[in-house]
Amino acid sequence: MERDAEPLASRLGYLLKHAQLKLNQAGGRALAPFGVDGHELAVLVVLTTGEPLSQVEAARQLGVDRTTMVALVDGLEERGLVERHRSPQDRRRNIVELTETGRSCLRQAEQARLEVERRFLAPLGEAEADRFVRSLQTLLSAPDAEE
Amino acid sequence: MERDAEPLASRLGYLLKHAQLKLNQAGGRALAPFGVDGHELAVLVVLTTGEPLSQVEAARQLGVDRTTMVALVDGLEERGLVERHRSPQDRRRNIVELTETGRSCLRQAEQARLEVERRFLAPLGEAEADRFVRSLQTLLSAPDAEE
DNA sequence: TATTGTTATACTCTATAACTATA
DNA sequence: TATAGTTATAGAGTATAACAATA
Repeated sequence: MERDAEPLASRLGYLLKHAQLKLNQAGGRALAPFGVDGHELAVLVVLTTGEPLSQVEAARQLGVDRTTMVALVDGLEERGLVERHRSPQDRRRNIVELTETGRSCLRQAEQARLEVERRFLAPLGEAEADRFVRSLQTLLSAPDAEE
Repeated sequence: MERDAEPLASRLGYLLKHAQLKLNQAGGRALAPFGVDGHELAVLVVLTTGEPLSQVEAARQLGVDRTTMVALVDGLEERGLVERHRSPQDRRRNIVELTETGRSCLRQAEQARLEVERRFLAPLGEAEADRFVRSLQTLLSAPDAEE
């Protein structure tokens, strides 16, 4: 699917969409050997930072619905990367924890992701790449414009 | 759907995805009065820059499939924004052209889009916003990394 | 044979509604 | 009553395959 697209190169929506597409394609190729995609890798990350999390808590951190989290955890559990444990304190909650396989996968896949990002940003040079990432963080932390 | 997401703020994929989401939401609100969304507006734009285009040509410029373009043009035609004309030179091709209504819609919606982008980038300040957009263009024009 | 537009179909991603169990 | 997990379902959005008309 070729693109040609001169009149679109100045449109922010187009630029963001295709930047994301390009990064996702590179990320997909790089993560494939580890059997996870970027979304699943993000799940593993939030599960290992801080307190053990239930499915709803992990879902909230990732900004997805809890029903979406069910399918995500299903997939990760089938591949032996995570395990569900009923919380003894509140038997409604499923605490999701990484297995040793999951931790090993996380370490390797995270390294691959870092390398993909580094290569993706390489055309900017180091200083400009830093500035670019900080700009994205600034844009996301700004409150939504109303009116 | 709340987000919490400290450990994700350093991930480029997360940042790009949510920047795009945020811009799309603002864009959706701003374009709603004109009865088009960002994708349809992009179609109108490519149809009015340069030569009159057939459906495949417009599709190629936007990076979508020609079957996707059928549905897009269907919607725009139903609302009286574009018209299909069989090309006399090559009767397989549908030349798609804007109606007067379509041109008026395009003018107004493009102004709204510019305003949305300006407001979205405002937290960066003018110089940094320019740099940010140029960085995106640089990233997209770079060849895909292989290996 | 190849291309354009079209339709039917399928696939991915995600959300909503309703159910069960627990609190 | 409210919450966590689950299931079934539905809705975007987009692609693939097959077909008719045309080149």
